Amino acid sequence: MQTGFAFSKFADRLASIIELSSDDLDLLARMPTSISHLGPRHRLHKGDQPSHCCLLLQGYVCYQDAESRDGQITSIYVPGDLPDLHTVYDGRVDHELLTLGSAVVASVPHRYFREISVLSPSMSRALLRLLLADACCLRNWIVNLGSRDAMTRVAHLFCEITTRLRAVGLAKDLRIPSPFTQSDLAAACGISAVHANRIIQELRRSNLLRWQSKTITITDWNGLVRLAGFNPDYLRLREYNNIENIEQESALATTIDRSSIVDALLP
Amino acid sequence: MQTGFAFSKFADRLASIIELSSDDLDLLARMPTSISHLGPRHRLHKGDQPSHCCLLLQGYVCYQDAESRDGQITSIYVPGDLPDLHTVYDGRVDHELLTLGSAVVASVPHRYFREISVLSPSMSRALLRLLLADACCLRNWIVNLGSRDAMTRVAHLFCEITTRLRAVGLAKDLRIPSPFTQSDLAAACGISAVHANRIIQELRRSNLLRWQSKTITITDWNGLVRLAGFNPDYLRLREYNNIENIEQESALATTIDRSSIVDALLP
DNA sequence: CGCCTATTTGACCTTTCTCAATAGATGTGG
DNA sequence: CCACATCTATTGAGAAAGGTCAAATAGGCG
Repeated sequence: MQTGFAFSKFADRLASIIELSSDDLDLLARMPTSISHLGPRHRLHKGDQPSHCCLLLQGYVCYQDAESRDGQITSIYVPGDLPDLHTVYDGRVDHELLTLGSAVVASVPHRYFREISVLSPSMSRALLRLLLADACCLRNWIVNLGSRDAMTRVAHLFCEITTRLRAVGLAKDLRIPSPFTQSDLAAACGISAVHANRIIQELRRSNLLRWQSKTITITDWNGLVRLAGFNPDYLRLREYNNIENIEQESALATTIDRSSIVDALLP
Repeated sequence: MQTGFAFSKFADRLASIIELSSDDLDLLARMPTSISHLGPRHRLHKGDQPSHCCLLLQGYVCYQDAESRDGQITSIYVPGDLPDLHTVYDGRVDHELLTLGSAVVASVPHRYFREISVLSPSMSRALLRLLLADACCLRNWIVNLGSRDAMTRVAHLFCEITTRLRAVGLAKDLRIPSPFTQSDLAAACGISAVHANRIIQELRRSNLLRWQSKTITITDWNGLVRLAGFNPDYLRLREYNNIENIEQESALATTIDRSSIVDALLP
């Protein structure tokens, strides 16, 4: 599992939901890939029957519904994700897959996934699990849009992205790259861009996070989790051990906040 | 494909998304089932590792998130659907599956689905398609909640349910059984029950539908489709031929309304 | 008939949207 | 390196959609 190879991030992702054997890793290492560096808002799947999947290596991509008002974003993917795995089994695509900020993706032929499914029952299961985990995220996002207010929606999205990044070894210090515009955020959360702006300001004022120079720094993880009512079970990760107790490694104002909370709880 | 057998509605559903061979039908006919008649708000999956799937034969079931405020409903299923097929591959369940109104379901052992997947590649593909179609619905529901207002959300839900019922041979006359309470509708659409009530009144006033004695009668299908911006592609149905031109078979006030619209368009 | 639940209504309040203007950033060609 | 064009973020004010609470009404059912 060396870094630097396309399959490696994917292996991390698979390993985050199921156990991989060394045979599985061997299969993954033989993945044929063609790497592209893409600019912001680059549209993958130029409208036709796809014959390849997009494996995200760096950055973010999202599905966006072009039809809807303000282009609702239905899901956001992080490195290691294979957003369009479903196209291997169902050629139809009704939403646009596009980059948020610049991204690095590997193009992997459908054929490869068909072959490893035949060669290895455990890989076949793993791919299915990937599809199912995706569906769980969608279901959870419905809950988010349907039952939370703007503030908690945004907080929940940040919790989700952070957790998913950490599951593939990124954002260890609770700093996540954020090439998102506030309009992107708004499109994901089903709110207006102006309102998104105001929400972010409030999250900042509450000392939950910072967002500057294309980086979001979560300065109070526990606070954010509590605000969002975030429970990562739906991500289907094998281990995330105590989401509430992720070390707040960065030495920020938060430390003070948290100790004062603890103080408040003492007799 | 006689009616009266549990597998029959399921065969209809599968046939609505892929072509079935007679071998496939034979396999389906051997489905081991145990039928139950359930009352309203009956909770399936009593909390444990499920070993059986729930095949819906009559009525409606839904997934509802118990955690969220007002219990967000994330999907609604119609006869022929197999809402928890995913539990065959991933034991975890984080939402409650419950009946909306009374329903008839068949319990089918997971084992059966594993066996037919091994015996028939085409059945294996069919089940996968079912899972993927479900995901498409979820994605579309995100668009609905995220980008439409209350009125169009409700209209869209009615369009979806009607279309899915018609795909398995029901609601031919645009009358759909509606054991839903207005609170159920509200929970599905992410709005308050009071607002749901007002929306329904407005749909009635607009002569788009009637809702009385547990039956919804769509009196202006084209109007409803237009209002909702409903495009059934995401349902992945093989044939629904001209959604805009479904015959308005019932002789209702609508006919007058529509002709008056046409009149209004004449010079 | 009476109870229980679901629907309906009204009044008032909160959240969020829209529009419009300003300020800041980023990037490009000269 | 500057001036301009463009995109993004921020702010304010007023409007609309939807929420909440509470009471009244209507159905369904034992």
